[in-house]
Amino acid sequence: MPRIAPINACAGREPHGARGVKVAVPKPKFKQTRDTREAVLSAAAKNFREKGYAAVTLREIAKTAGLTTGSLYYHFKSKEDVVREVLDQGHIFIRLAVEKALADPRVGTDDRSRIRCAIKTHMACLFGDDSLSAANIRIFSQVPAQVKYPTLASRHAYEALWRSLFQDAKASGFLDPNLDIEVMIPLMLGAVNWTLEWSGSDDVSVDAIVDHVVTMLEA
Amino acid sequence: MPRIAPINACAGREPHGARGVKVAVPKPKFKQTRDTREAVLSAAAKNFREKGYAAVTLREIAKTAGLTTGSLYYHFKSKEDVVREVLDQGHIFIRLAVEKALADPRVGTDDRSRIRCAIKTHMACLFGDDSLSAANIRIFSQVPAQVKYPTLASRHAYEALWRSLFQDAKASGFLDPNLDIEVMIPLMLGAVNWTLEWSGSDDVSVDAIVDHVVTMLEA
DNA sequence: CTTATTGAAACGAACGTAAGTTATTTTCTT
DNA sequence: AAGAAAATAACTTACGTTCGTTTCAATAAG
Repeated sequence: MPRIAPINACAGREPHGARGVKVAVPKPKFKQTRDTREAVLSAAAKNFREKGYAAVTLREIAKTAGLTTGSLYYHFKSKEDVVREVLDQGHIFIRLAVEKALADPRVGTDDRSRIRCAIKTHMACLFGDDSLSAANIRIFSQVPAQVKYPTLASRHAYEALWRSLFQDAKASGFLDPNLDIEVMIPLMLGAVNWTLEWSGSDDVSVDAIVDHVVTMLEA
Repeated sequence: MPRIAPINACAGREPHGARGVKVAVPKPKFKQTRDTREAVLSAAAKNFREKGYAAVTLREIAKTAGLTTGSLYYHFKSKEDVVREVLDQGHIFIRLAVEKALADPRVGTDDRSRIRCAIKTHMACLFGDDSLSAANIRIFSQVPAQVKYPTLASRHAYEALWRSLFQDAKASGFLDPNLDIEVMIPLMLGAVNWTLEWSGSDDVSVDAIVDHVVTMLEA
């Protein structure tokens, strides 16, 4: 697993639900239906990212989030309901992160810089403190069909973002004009996403990975 | 999911347990302990490949293989025992396939041809009739630690094979000498392995994928 | 008091697993 | 060569556990 990049890579970003530890100093009860919900989602994402979908029990999620299974059912009506929201939030988060990063004026206007920025931001989401994005990438294919279907729209929007990037890069000659964008994009994203499966080898930094991917893309 | 390549890609290969369909026209009972074992492994691999590890039940495996759960326990002593053998066979199979393909005299001696052959054979295993290799790649990270540990030796042997290929290619200038082989190999294999997660888009052939990967690797 | 939130307990279903039984094949004895 | 004995292969049934889920009483806030 690669070292976690110093977040704020490329264009500044803070993790989605940047809530602190929930040690409860006095007893900040109530009016926290929002916080509890997010704590559950974060706990679920953390577990899903590590173990996959089916292997994670609601008892584990509840325990990680600091409540009991019964309480969890006050906020969500089923396990499917939990994973549905993890999937939604995770993918929307990563797409918005990349869009925002690309919109940052500090990013160069050349295709190499823009693609590098997008890849780096994508990876920063995967290895950031929040597990939502990583969980989405990791468990998408393990999830019941009725859960993954509604999220396809968001995925298509994300693919469109990359398609636009790659089309520009192809026009400018940064990418080999003989190669098919519809093949290159999933291959490239696959290479990046598969880093989630790397084990051991902590000595490869996210930056090094990004560099290698960009160089390999370059014509 | 890419189209299944016309098997026998690169160097000839037949799927591991090439047993026919088990429709049972008369009633071919008994006399098949070896066949049953392999049928169970094949059924397990098929299910694991599609659904992951934890989501597959022994009842499903037994049903796919055409026997009952109790009978399954005559051949294997636990679910872990089943997945252990799927993992073992799957990975050994893919490594031997690539080694054999590279040893074929019809493969060119230049680094481009050899790397292309290795990638194509790897992918042919992933999308071949037998699911053992695909299951291995897909569920490795979902499996209990005590199962995945003993298989690491085989994985290292496979990595060594690729390291050797890439070192030669780097020496001859086919690969960019500035890039780190220890990063490129997992990235490349990740890109290839992730094709298992592709859904829809049947219109991309394995050959096209191999071509794109090779071209991207080329300096 | 009312509403929102939690925790304890328990439900039925499905899980991995095991034991015991039946059916087929092989081996051994004569 | 025939038939009994042993071994093999598969099925039936069910145990104990754990899962997702539900119920409901207890507690805290407005």
